[in-house]
Amino acid sequence: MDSITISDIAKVVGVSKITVSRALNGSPLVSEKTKRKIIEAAKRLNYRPNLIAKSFAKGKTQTIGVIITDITNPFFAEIVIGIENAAKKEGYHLLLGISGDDIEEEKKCVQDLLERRVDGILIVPTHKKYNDLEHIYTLKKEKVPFVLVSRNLEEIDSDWVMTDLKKGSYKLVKYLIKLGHEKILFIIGPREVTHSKYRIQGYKNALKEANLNFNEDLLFEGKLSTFEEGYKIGKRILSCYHEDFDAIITINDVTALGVLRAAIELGFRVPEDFSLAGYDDVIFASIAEVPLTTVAQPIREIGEKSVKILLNKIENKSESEKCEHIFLQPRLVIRDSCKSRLIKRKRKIKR
Amino acid sequence: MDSITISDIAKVVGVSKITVSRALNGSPLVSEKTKRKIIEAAKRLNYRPNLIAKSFAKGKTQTIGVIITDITNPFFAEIVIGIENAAKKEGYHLLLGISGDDIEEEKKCVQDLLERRVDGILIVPTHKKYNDLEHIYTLKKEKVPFVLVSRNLEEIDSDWVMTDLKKGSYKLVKYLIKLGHEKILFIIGPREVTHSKYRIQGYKNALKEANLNFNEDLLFEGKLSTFEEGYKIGKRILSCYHEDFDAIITINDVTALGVLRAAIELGFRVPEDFSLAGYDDVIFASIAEVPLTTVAQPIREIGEKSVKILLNKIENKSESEKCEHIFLQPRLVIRDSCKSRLIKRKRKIKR
DNA sequence: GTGAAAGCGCTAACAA
DNA sequence: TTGTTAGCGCTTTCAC
Repeated sequence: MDSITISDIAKVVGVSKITVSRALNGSPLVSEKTKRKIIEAAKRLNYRPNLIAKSFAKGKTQTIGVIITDITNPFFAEIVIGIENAAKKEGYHLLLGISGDDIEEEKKCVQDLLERRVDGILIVPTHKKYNDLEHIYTLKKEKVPFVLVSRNLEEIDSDWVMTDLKKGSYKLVKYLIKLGHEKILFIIGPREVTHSKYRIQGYKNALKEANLNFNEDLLFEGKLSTFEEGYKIGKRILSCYHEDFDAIITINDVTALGVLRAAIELGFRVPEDFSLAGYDDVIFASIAEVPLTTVAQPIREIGEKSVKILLNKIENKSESEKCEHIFLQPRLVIRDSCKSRLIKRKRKIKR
Repeated sequence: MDSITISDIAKVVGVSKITVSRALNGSPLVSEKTKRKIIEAAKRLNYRPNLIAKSFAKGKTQTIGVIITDITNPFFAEIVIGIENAAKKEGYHLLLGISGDDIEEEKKCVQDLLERRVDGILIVPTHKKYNDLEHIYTLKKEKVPFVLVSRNLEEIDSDWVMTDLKKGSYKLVKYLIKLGHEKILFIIGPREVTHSKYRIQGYKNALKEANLNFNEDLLFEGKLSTFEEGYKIGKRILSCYHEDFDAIITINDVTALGVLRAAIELGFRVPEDFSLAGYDDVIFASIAEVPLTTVAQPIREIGEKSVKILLNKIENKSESEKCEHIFLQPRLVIRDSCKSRLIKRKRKIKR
């Protein structure tokens, strides 16, 4: 029942604990001969190192905490894979926290990860209207290495890695305008959040460039960015909203897919009745009932870069305080969900 | 830099460490007054318990390890959510391992989780042709509590929670037969694996019941069960395979979605050219280019049940050795990807 | 190249 | 109700 420790090995081989420790950790301070004997004995006794004890003794866990909003979104699932791969390569484990895009949950996650003494934290911040950022301030103050992933924060200078959302939205909207759209409805997240702001900026920039007016009423704030939320908002817009619009773009693909589902259920045809576009280029975007035009993010790269920066901070704490801000490049992916409106037709609301 | 410990609090309040420990853990052995003082001091000093130290001292981590095959598959993402929720309710954390359906990776995950001293393990076993099961034997031998999730193993008696796959496949195939299909191609996983075997049994049972012959050639073994694998196999089948068939069913939805993509790219129409069905009822199945007929699994329930059984084993180790085998019920979900062949038509291969 | 002693932060067991 | 002592399994420091 009780498991084998280095003491047991030490006894068997006839050396001290520390020699066993050194041998098992590949220290050069042990003769080849004793090292061989120790390793052999460890194998024979079925020794299994106790990482808890090790972490405790060293004050380091070789673990990075990762807080994402929603593992059910393939975008974040991919992010996790990217992070995991990059971390594993450097000998780090992951501890995963899921905030559900809820700031209180996020705080709990941070608290939890700190209690579990992770060496650093990667976090997709959920920063809502009535939020506070005390947990992030805590991280800064206590010099816990952390990097924001795929979103950033205005209030706090910190390292982050994300795609250039402004540019992504700009490209997409520009494309839609080229197709002849003028009234582009935008389902975003909370207005106060940078990842909404950037998108809105890109959206506005594209409008302005085309001498089109920006209409506040075309902006819809979703609380979450899930399929279900997209579905709900889609239903609402398509059945109750009576302003005219000829395209809907969304904060991400799963939301767009939710809108698509709502549209289909209500008997709308995409892109005939209106164009629809997402963001992320999640795998299921391509096989949707109407393959989705979207903006691709370099997902793996986001994960890898974040890990690189984080580990750099973890491993040379002394270094410069300067924060890294990485914008990766988005790419417009054109599929079937947007259609030219150059031959103007009036959208027909049925029901 | 150095963090606050219970010793610091003890000093400040003027009590012993153990009293602090007791107060912070809500022990009734501390007077309300000192408890209040201690808690107040802890807050003031910004005390953050060190869970590593605690785990080390107690020999218990309050953590369960979860090994799944692929977090990118929404089915497993949901499983994880279900497990996480159930575990959290009981005060347990998760440590996630991803095997990629590779037996060597799975072994590494187990080894890793054991080294990190999880209190128990939930595992979606990947048991391939040339596999060995020594890591599972190890768990049994060392009496590490573990439960198999959504799959089981013939070779080893252990606890498991899964849906009745035989029944699921049976229902689906029966439905297809009712639609007039006779040549149903089946993309499964490795033949030796129980979760393939069960499905094949269900498939055969339905055929037999309808006095239809079972044709070995209609069975295709996929190495993985991913979208990409489905796409690859789909391409191969649809472009090179010249036996006749009128339906394709698959081991899960993402594979089916991969086949669907291949079909569309090659210019086939589903369900006009052939019927297609998946398994799992993943959210994206419903919004696929052709909404997928599939078999729903009670995903959350699988997660919850698994956790319940595992925690039961963790918390009363002494109890009976008898293993629990839970079959949950599948449900046929009919959508658009399957079509009646009662008016017989010949499949047309274009290319 | 090897080892002895001490300590990481906490809790269990026993004592008062 | 509170405290003392010892120890969890490992590494660090310093000495040999």
